[in-house]
Amino acid sequence: MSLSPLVETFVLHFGEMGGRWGVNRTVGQIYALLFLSDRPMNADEVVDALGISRSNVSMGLKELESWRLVKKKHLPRDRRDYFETPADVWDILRILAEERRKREIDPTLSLLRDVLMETPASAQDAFAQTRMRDMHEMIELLTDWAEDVKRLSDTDIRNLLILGSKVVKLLQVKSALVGMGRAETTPSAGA
Amino acid sequence: MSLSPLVETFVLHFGEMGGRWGVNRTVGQIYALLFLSDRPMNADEVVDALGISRSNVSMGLKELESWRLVKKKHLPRDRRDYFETPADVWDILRILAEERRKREIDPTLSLLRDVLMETPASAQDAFAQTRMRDMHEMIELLTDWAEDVKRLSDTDIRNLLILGSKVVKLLQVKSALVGMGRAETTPSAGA
DNA sequence: TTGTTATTTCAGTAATTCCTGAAATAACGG
DNA sequence: CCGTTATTTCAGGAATTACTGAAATAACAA
Repeated sequence: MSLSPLVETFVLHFGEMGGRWGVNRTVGQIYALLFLSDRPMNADEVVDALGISRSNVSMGLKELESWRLVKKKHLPRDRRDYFETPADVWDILRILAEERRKREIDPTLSLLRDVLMETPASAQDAFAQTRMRDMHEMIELLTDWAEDVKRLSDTDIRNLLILGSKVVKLLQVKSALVGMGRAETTPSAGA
Repeated sequence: MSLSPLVETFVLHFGEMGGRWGVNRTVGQIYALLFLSDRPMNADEVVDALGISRSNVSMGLKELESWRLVKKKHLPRDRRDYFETPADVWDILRILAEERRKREIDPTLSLLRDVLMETPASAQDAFAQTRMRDMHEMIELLTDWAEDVKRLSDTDIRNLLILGSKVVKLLQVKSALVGMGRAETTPSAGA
């Protein structure tokens, strides 16, 4: 691995963290490397930089493409594939949120919906269903919210975050909300 | 596994998902089982319900305790340990957010801070640092926001979510914000 | 075509993670 | 104390996941 110490530190860290984030070490490293690079890289350059096999790089890049965290790019007069990460960190966040939702949340939501349709066969089952109903309601609120926020511009998302829980105070000044749709209709119960 | 079909479906699903969420199958199953149970369970009951070894249950429960997703509870005239999950799904969300932050985010934030202190040794390094700076800024905004929101009541969090991106419209009606601190001072740049 | 370069696939192995049974420890009650 | 019950630890094996090199495929240029 012939990387500057600065880049190497970050790459190794992402490798370690990869495990906790649901990808393997090399996938984490490849992503980190491309993220820090000021130009697209081809597979052989990744091999050189990380000291892993060509085939492993191929598989890693494929996985990162399936996450949409890495995109192919072609350079003129060079028929090799080059790879780069989205430039805007807020885009990366949007992509990550979408993909994780698709893989980790949606299947659960769908299962919850199915199971909540069934008639409980016992008091135990009835209780289990109330728990699942709570979970389902919460997840739906969260994913709908995320869907909503995803459409905002970078600047608007930042403002939303900076405002943070202060919004609640606004909420309580109900007058300010008159005529603003959903929020005004049910400021307490919801769903 | 002698569970009602309803519970079994959910338990098996959580087992499968466990992998994607960073815990192993049995840990996912144990959690799901306790989550759906209308009373605390002891380790042997979990063994019976899931058909896994006593030692595995012991380790699984320990891991879930370390995540604060499961708590010991003692029943009168019974010296065995019983286990239960927090009752309120919003509490569960808070706990999950905190723990994931501690394990997955904070180490990265800390590394980013360190690396951003260093003097870049090349143009490459300088570029890498701008990328890391972007990432650092975004993560900090997100975690500060989460910290802020965590303190809200269930109802307030729900309202916040239901309001969603509509807050942005409020933001743009600057007059409504006069005298509300940070949000009013820098409605665009931030950090 | 044919040769060359780029990429992917995949079977086998290496590495890691998971799970178990057995033994050790702990926490009582008598 | 001693016996009993509850829980944890841990070495070894089972199962899974990651990685590699070699072979297959693809994508060109001549």
